[in-house]
Amino acid sequence: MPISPLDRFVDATMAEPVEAKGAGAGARDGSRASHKGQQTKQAIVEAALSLSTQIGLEGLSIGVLAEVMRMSKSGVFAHFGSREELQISVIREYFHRFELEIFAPAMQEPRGLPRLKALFDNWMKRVAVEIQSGCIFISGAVEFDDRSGPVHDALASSVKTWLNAVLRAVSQAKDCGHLGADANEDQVAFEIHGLILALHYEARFLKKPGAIERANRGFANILRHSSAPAKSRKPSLPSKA
Amino acid sequence: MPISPLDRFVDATMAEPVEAKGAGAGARDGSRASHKGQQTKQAIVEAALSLSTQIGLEGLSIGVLAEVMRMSKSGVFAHFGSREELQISVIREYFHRFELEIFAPAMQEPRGLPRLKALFDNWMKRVAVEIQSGCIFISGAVEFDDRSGPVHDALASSVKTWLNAVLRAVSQAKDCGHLGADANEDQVAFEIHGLILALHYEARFLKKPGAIERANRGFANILRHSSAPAKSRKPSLPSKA
DNA sequence: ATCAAAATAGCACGAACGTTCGTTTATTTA
DNA sequence: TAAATAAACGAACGTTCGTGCTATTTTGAT
Repeated sequence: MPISPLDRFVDATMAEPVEAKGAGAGARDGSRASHKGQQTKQAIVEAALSLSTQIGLEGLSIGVLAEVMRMSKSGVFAHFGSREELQISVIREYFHRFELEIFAPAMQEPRGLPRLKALFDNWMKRVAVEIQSGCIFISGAVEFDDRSGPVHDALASSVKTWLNAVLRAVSQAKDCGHLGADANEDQVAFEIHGLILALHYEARFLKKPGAIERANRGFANILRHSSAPAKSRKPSLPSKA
Repeated sequence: MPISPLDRFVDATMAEPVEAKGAGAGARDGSRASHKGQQTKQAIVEAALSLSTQIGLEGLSIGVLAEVMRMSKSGVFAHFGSREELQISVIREYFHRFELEIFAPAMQEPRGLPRLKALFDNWMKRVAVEIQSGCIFISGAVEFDDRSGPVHDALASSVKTWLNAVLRAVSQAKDCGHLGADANEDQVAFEIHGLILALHYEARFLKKPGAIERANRGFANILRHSSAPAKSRKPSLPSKA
């Protein structure tokens, strides 16, 4: 089980790797040993992810998944050995996309505020799409918050890795002097997370307009009032609007 | 269908009352016509609410509910006529408790900042409990965010009423001069909502310690930097904290 | 005590669920 | 091309689900 760049970024101090006890997703690309099964499995996982974001990991059923894939139930089932292993595969795929679409591009930016902003912007772009499609890090948290087992663990592990990456980006911004020395990293990360959750809630469930703007403005608010050390010197931040 | 104090507070401008087409929960107390059926029905709803907060409205099944109540499935079923009507009854009960435990006590406080603070404090107290038990306004939002029907409508209606009450409390605080004249009510309400959601997420799902303190601190942050911009357009950063 | 009405129980149904099994069809290897 | 292996199928199992019927019990008023 290779460690992803995102895992490495959060320093592995907190990493509790979820061992893949199942038949394990081997090489993601079918570069070697293209036994065709691998590529149908990948196609199944993608379809399952698409279904899961809409109706949740618990709502995902092998029957309708087989229907979508135009395969038999048993044919789909055989690739995973259990429903739980299917769900875990979906979680891993989702995490992988998070890494590709949000984390990786942000790492191109210089550490500190630019990287933190890029991280948030990319996240927002993703959530803007998920207003229609859904997010399994949010729906899954609700579905598995009082259930234990390997699916819960895989989900919690992925989420923790991601949130720790955000936390680390905040810490670096503080170390770079882009945030005030008295800024509380955990607090900043918490409030950012809250903005994303409120956006998802108000836009997706309540269909209330303007939520994206409010989330962006909230992020600006957080940066503004945690970048100014009260007494000593005010960085003449542009106080636009 | 009597209008609740909470409904009245948000001014009914936005109110889209959900009509009770079913056999309708009549008098909540068995003061009149205590046909015993009413009180078992109430007991069933309470048990259903307890189950729903833990496993969600969708996870709620008549079978296990009957088991908990030591009744037959059909006996339980007969009180509601359908599963959806049962779910709606649960939502109404939950809303009612929200009103009693959070809204009503806060209305005792003078309007403006004291009332807003009381509203948030009571809300926090409730969420602190729900870290263990769960919250159907949050889990339900995930379960019904892309589904339509009477259950979705009842849930959305209840949530909107509550969030509008928060919004109105913010507006009143602004009108009283307790918040800056340039404060954006929607923005403040949005950020408050985010704090609650992040608290629920990090405490209930991730079991991360310190979330309650972060939510409280976040609320203080919001109040602080939207309270006294006073005269000039550029905030002079009161730094009184 | 009586009796109608209300409340609950009992039973069965059709559908969907995850899973197992034996078989058949495709694909890879020798 | 023949043998070996992988992949997909189809049918069935045992549960659980919500819901519709029909009895039976319990209740509240006379």
